[in-house]
Amino acid sequence: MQNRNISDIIEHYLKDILADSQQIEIKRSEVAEHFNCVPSQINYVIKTRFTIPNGYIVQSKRGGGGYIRIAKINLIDDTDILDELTAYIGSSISATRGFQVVQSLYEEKLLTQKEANLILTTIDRGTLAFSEKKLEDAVRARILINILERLRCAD
Amino acid sequence: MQNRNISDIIEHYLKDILADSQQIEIKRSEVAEHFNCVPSQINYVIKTRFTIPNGYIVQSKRGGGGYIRIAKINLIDDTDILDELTAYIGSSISATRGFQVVQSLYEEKLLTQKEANLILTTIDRGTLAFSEKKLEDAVRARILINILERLRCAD
DNA sequence: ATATTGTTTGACTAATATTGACTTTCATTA
DNA sequence: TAATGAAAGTCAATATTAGTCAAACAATAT
Repeated sequence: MQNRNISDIIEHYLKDILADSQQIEIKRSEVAEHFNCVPSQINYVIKTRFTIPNGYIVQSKRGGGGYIRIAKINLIDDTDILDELTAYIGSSISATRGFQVVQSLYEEKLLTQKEANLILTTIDRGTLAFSEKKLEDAVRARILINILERLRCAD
Repeated sequence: MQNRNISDIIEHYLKDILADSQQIEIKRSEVAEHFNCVPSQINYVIKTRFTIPNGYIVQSKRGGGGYIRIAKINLIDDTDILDELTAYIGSSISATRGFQVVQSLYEEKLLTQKEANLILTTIDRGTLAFSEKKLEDAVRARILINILERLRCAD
């Protein structure tokens, strides 16, 4: 899988560093400079690729000596991540974000690959196939919420 | 066997490449350009010739650096059960009958207990939670049909 | 011949990425 | 304390892809 745009490249750059450490602190302007892009591109990358369902928490500070800190979520037990994800989903969730939720469950080893793929199939746009996006997102949310509930009990 | 039309030609072009590699990534516009056709023709070729029953899975991304990825999958040997169940489900199925379908899959060892339970969760009445039973049964059917299709892929 | 099925085309839609002007926050200095 | 400057944040405009759908057209089957 190649990098095809700046956002992907920056994403991988940051995740490479995070592979070795629990968290990193960056200066937005420096990273932007390094990749020859506008600073707000860094915000875009973070907003789309370092979300809670992706397993990251981001904090930042403005002003002199400002920074952006990206930390991997390291949950003590599975209940926490299930709570986090349940809150994140709410009563409606898009296909893209739903995908991230399932991926997160896979990365946390709460689902095998096959289980993840099967669930992804059930919340796929083509599967649900509603004309109303509102309805589609609501059903997707209900399915995922109930899956999370199911995962709370062993087997 | 001759190539009679552009769709066949594009199909063979892609499958030739796939003979050497497990997956390919294309830019829709480039392939369209190469064969001097409209971009949506590529969608047509993919939709009609690179389906899961045909042994392919397709993913794509829009926007800058977008792509279409086609990957070969290994199909399971015996698809009779899947065919039968697909026919049985049709375009609408009740919760009770849906349960039976999933149970069959478990008994045929196409699903583990946990996988079966997860799927049962997604087609549960409480999960889908529609006021219209018609709609509920239709969505349940779509979910199960797509699950069956997914199960043709051994991974 | 006609009906059915498959193909081609293009206008419209949707998703994702990029950019930059403007805003907000915070530390430091006058 | 007020003013200044140095960060990061927000948001909307624009650009760059791919997807959808239905009408027109072509091929095949009845």
